Amino acid sequence: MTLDFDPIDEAAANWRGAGWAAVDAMTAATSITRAHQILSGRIDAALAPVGLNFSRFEVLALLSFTKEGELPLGKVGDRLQVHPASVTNTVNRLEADGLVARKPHPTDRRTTLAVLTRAGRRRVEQAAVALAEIEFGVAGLTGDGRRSVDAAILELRVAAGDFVVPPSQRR
Amino acid sequence: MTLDFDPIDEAAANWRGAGWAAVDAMTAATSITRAHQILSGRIDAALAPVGLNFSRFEVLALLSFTKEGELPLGKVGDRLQVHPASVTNTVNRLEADGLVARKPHPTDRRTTLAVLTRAGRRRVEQAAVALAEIEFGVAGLTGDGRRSVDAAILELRVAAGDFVVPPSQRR
DNA sequence: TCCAAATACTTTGACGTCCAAGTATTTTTT
DNA sequence: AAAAAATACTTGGACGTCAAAGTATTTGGA
Repeated sequence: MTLDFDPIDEAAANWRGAGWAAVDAMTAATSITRAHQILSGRIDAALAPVGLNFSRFEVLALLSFTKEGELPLGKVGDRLQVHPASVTNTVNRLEADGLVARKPHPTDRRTTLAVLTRAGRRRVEQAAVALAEIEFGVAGLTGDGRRSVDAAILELRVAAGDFVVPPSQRR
Repeated sequence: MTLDFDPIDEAAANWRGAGWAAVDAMTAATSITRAHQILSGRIDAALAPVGLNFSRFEVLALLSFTKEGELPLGKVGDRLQVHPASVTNTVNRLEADGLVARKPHPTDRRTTLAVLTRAGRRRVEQAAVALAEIEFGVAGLTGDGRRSVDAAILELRVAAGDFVVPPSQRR
């Protein structure tokens, strides 16, 4: 059921017709929403055969980059910008699948560490290959397109307070 | 808990360090994912006081653009690119809130029409104002940024087969 | 005409996300 | 040193999304 017109263009025309404001903001927001929908569909499809979804993959990847392959759950949430409850849920699933284990923090008993298991490390490698094969779902975006998306979204992320650019390295 | 470094840059460095492929594709995908997260948070926050979320708003807006304020559920799904089950669910909620009514199709008894109620029309106007006020969450994106995002994502959408560009109007 | 295939929607179930509240354990105040 | 506040995680509940299966109806051949 492929449309023969651009639904976002169509929406913009409708908004203008209704006299609604901020049409260009609307199209940008809708574009990003749709892009996300496309990417997440492709990514989850690529990860399914490996037995992961994107959130679980992200946690494994993050752990795999640490020296010891472990991190407090709170840090995981901070880095991946997801709600603590989602971390709990994701780690539960990874633990059930034997890809991660929970371990008490050596000095702070409030804290729980997620530790990558041997199986988890193998799995994340497979997943990285699978994702590289589909170019993370962005096949269709040229090099220029990727760079301009990155640059534009960087503005948005900074404006949203995702992180503070140290004065020394403003671009 | 604002970070003092760009988590996406950091991730890219880690990926390179691990020898994983398609790093630029990864950053583009991650940027888009994060942008979506930011937008949808802002948008849902702006719509909550109006008693809507984005999906429900989209359905109301779509109906409001039609001549009669009604559309078969299937068309709604096609236009908004969402699963039929999600349409059913969304319309259930809108119906419970009195913003939309279901009506049988005059000639095809398989089909159900969603009809905008008077309250629904009022509501969607309020929501449009609320969204314009926050610029659909893209505050932080300049005009250039918005245009380059739109253009880049257009490539992606076309490549994904969202719609077919008629030969007459290729850009 | 009749039956198989397609279409339209709903239902059920597996997941995922977030918020709010609850428990346990530090850390900070006073 | 005791009380108050902050931190870290888990639980339970409200929603949302999609896939798969089920029901009803229409369409398209044989």
